[in-house]
Amino acid sequence: MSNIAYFPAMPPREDNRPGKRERTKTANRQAILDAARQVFGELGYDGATVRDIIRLTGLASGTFYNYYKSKEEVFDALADDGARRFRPLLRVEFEKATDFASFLRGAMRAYFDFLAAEHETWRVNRPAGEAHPTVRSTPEVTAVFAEVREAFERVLEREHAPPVDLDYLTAACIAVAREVGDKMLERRPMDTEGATAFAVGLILGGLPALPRP
Amino acid sequence: MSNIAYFPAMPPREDNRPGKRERTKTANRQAILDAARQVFGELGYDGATVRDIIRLTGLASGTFYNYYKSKEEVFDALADDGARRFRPLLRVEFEKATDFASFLRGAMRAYFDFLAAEHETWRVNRPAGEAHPTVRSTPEVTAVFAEVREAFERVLEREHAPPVDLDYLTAACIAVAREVGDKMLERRPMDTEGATAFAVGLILGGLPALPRP
DNA sequence: GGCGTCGATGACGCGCCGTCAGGATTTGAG
DNA sequence: CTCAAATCCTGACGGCGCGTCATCGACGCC
Repeated sequence: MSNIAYFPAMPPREDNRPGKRERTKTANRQAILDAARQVFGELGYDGATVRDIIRLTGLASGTFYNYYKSKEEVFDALADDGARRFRPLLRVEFEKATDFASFLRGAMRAYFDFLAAEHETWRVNRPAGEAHPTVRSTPEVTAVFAEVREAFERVLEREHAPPVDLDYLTAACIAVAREVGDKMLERRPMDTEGATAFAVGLILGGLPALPRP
Repeated sequence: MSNIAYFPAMPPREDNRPGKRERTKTANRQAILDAARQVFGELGYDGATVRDIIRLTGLASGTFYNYYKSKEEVFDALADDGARRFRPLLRVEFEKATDFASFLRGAMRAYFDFLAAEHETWRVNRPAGEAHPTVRSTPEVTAVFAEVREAFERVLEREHAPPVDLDYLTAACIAVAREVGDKMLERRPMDTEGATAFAVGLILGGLPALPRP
């Protein structure tokens, strides 16, 4: 029943793990994020309630608010988490790329693969008619957008491409990635290859036809 | 102060206007929509409350629920309204169009002009950080999407263009229109012409480069 | 073992939600 | 004009989720 007999009092830690305070803190934070992911998955963003998340963690309601101020803040934390995991993948593609075409292809493929993988985790059971939780503009997400823009800028400049409206181009590429990615997720079998070919073809073909500012 | 003296009792209606019941009904419905537009504009979708809308109409809370079941339903009604007004414009462009290029150009221009015009009505004062109310998939909005798809299909077929993945193409075009439109709204002066040139250039240029299924 | 601090707890007050019984107004028939 | 039926407006009400805060238990440190 108890190992107190064998380890009288609390055995001293010899490793340098952080103290219990610190550990329960990260555990709680993680528990909340996990619960939130599940609740948002099952109930959708609008349908979800802070109380639903709290219930699933088993914590007291007050504890939740020690970590996040609101439902939005947890959701943003989840989005941030996704962006934070995607960012390095994007960076790798930038390093690998030799020109705009190869960067775009690599980035698109990376995004669609990422999306397909996340998809398993996320869409537990979306209620009918409810839109996806909109990706909000969290710091990390904004950073990814900015990074795409900067990568575009550098790579286009590097190959002495004629100037384009970078803001529009970035917006358009992200938009295409998002929507085509979305449609891709609905198809069986899921074809990241096909989606990549489509998106890359469209943008690469369109690039020379863009108006020059 | 009163014309009762001149029209003793209530003067009989000779026209065929609908009865008073019917009139207050449409008036109430309109009042709710107007109030909702303003409240969503000022507080954002998340921040808005059914009570806020009700307050602004001066009606009793119960009355609201005679017309709409929830905040979402009013919002959807507003979206539907927009879609319903945009649909004929789209149709006109379809009629006018001689080929895919001219249809796309016409439709894009129509959309950006529409957006710029609506913008005045909508964005009264968006709270910082809040995303646009996501355009949800109301029946009318869905119908517009379907209409775009069908127009694409017909016009491409008419000119014996090689086959493409229509779903992806439609999704991509709408995505580009949305995002570029969004960026356009943030610029001063607002340049619907430039936005149109960009979006049309991208898609028209990309079209021949698309993978053939 | 004793003490100061940190954070977990959950009851509480608040405001919004959606409902419903009652009442006011309109309608149509006589 | 009168009256009853139909309509639908009204606002008070129970319920619930929200965010707070006084309290207390557990951890870290000596």
